[in-house]
Amino acid sequence: MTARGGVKPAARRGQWQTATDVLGLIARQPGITRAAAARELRLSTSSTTEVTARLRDLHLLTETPAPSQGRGRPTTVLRPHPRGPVVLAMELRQAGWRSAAATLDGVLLDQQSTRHRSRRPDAVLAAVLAALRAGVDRAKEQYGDRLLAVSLAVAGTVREDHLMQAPTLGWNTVDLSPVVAGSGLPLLVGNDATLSGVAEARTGAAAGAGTALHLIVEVGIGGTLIIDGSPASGATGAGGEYGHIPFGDRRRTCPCGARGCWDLEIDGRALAEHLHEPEPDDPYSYAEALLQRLDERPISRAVAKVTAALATGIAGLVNAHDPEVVTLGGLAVPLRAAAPAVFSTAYSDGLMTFHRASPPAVLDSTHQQTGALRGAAAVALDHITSESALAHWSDRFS
Amino acid sequence: MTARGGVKPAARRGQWQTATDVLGLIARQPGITRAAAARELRLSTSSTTEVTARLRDLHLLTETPAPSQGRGRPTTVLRPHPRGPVVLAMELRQAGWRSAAATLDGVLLDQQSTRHRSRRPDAVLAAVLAALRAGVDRAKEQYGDRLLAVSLAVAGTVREDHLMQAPTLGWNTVDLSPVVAGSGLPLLVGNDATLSGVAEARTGAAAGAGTALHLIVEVGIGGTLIIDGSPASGATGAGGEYGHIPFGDRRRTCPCGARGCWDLEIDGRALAEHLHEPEPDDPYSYAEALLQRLDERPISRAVAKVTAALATGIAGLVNAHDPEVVTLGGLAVPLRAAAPAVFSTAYSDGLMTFHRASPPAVLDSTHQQTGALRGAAAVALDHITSESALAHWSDRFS
DNA sequence: TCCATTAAACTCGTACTCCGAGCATAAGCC
DNA sequence: GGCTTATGCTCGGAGTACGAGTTTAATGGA
Repeated sequence: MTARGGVKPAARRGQWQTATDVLGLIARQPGITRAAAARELRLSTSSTTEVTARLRDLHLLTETPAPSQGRGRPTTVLRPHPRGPVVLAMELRQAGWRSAAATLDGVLLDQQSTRHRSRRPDAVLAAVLAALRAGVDRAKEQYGDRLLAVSLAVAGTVREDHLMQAPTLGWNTVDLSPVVAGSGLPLLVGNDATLSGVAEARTGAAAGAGTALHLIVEVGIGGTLIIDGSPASGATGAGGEYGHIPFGDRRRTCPCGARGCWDLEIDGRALAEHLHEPEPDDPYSYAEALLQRLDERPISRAVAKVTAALATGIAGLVNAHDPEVVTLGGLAVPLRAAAPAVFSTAYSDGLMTFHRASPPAVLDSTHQQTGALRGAAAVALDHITSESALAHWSDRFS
Repeated sequence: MTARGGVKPAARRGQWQTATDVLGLIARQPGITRAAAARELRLSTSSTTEVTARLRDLHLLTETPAPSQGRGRPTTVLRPHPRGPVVLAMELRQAGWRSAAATLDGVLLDQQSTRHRSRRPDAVLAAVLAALRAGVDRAKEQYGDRLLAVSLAVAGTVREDHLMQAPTLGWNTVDLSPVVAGSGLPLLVGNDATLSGVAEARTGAAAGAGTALHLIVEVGIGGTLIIDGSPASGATGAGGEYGHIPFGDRRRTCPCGARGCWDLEIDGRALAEHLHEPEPDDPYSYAEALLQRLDERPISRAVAKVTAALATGIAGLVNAHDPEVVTLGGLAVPLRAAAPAVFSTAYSDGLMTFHRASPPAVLDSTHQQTGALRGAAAVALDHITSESALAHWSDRFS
């Protein structure tokens, strides 16, 4: 190595570019063959030989014989190396938390899932953070120095490493960095809707789309605009709060502080209002329960109203962003399924006329529950396969 | 050169990366010195020597002595080469069209401006396209093979190389590619609001912002979300039609085909409605005229209502995208100036509470009328300084 | 069974770019 | 006129990708 003394290697430009490209391709298309990867990246066979040899020597890849596909010398499948790097993806939700390790191909290992004791997660947040930290410690024990990053998906508004909490308008911030305290690992934090959108864009229903819009209804509506596989997360990471644009009735104030939020028209709270019932404690399960009782007219009418509001808003966002495809997650899927005609009419009516000839497809998410975890893993893998991170990893072998 | 016979050189990866970076820097910071550019790009002095020599030899840059700044060997200012490449930026508006050539530093040369004879541009569109094409021919004559690309900013919805026209709901498409027919030049087409946003993000009020939101009010409202200097133009280039999201009254149908469009609440048409006047022929000049008569109470009240609708919508978009800064163009500037208190109150009230502590600054555009032209030039310069385009240019010297 | 065909991998020499180290240069400052 | 300072230039070397040519491991037909 050229680095001497305390001088850092300064990451020569473009040094690990091709390696990064190959590893990124493996995360997006697990099980891709070496020959197919070379075609995709337009690498010459000599470059392919060179880069795979290097990645093999660095314990990043292994090659296993690929099933033969006709004549010609058989190629190999590129797989993560058994002693290669690993990331830890975690997800913090209202109902509990989950975690999984992931290898360079994005495959989730050792999935674990725990429920909170309390329904009010803010009440037990300190305990949950401690539990997450214990999860990090376990993973560190299991994988040792193969573990290179921790990625956390949070159900809530996120700014940098902080969760923005609004216990009725205080908006205090909760620092999430204690999750990795002492481990020496980098922590990546993202909103769960944003990260599930990343998963859809990388390996799900929006795979291959240059611009994709992902929307997920749980309590309120969240989502993200994804451009070339990266979410538009804004200046502080709080981008994608589509629930808080004023698509709704201006007379109503949202807990977020703004008025007329779309949020208030979409979820269980909106259903309750249409049904003249009190605001539910847990709007998500409340809505889930109602969606089992669609044979009752008042319920199906309320669901239709909410579905129409959802579709109209989606159409507005399609006008604004012109995505190639829209993906739906959470309650948006059963809502649409409950009133497909209402949805498609409202969607079409909300589009600018020229979009109507070939409107962007609205697809159900393929990942659903695992989306946020997969997206968190994807972001962490991006992080550890960046050029500078690979240069750092390679120092171990010098 | 390694290319032999008809085989193309296949643009070796990373080959022109640093050259592209240097030229991009010169477009963003015209007049930057060689030493400052090297610092910015973290290039070693040897690399700097090498890359500047190469760019000089290829007629891309010249160096002129920089004014001395204290001790030390004086450096040079990097300037476009007098025989270097040039792009043609054009702008097609309701009122007329404009054009200018631009060198690698983005400086506009030979600005020309022509007014349409008719107020209804669709009536004379064929003639206008012919005039634009004549402009291309003139530029080609003047600059010869230095002219490498034509970039067209269009006041209207754009999909790929087509202008979407809605003469009362037909939405026929007008192919703009005849503008470069026969010239052999690539044509880049973009919406004017999008391109003026690019200009703000590159060299204007949003310079340096990672995520910026640009909004411009003329007839209706247009804009764009800009991430790292690139506009989120969507799948077909029609992204940024913020005027057609349903922030407004659902009972009103917009000429675009959707309902409740924000467009209808912002521009001269909205002012006319508040004043119980008939819909103006030319909402832009109508609004301009009213903004000169703010001492009349009904007018100032109408302006305040429109300003509030503008600010509320902006706040919603800030919630959604979390930009670092918002820039305003067109009538949005005098609208805000006419009722600054109304604007800031509505803006703040529309934000999610946690944004209110330090809301994104809302700034007037620095480029205003020249924004679209500058943005068009910037996009064209990106195109001709891409790695493959530089490889192609360098073939001239082999 | 053997051999032509095919697709892919490997080897070798080369081109390109960037870098570090060392040296040279042109200004200001005393 | 020398010292200081910031910058530019030269040189040798490293790293990566490529083209051309060769080798390899499969299929499929005679």
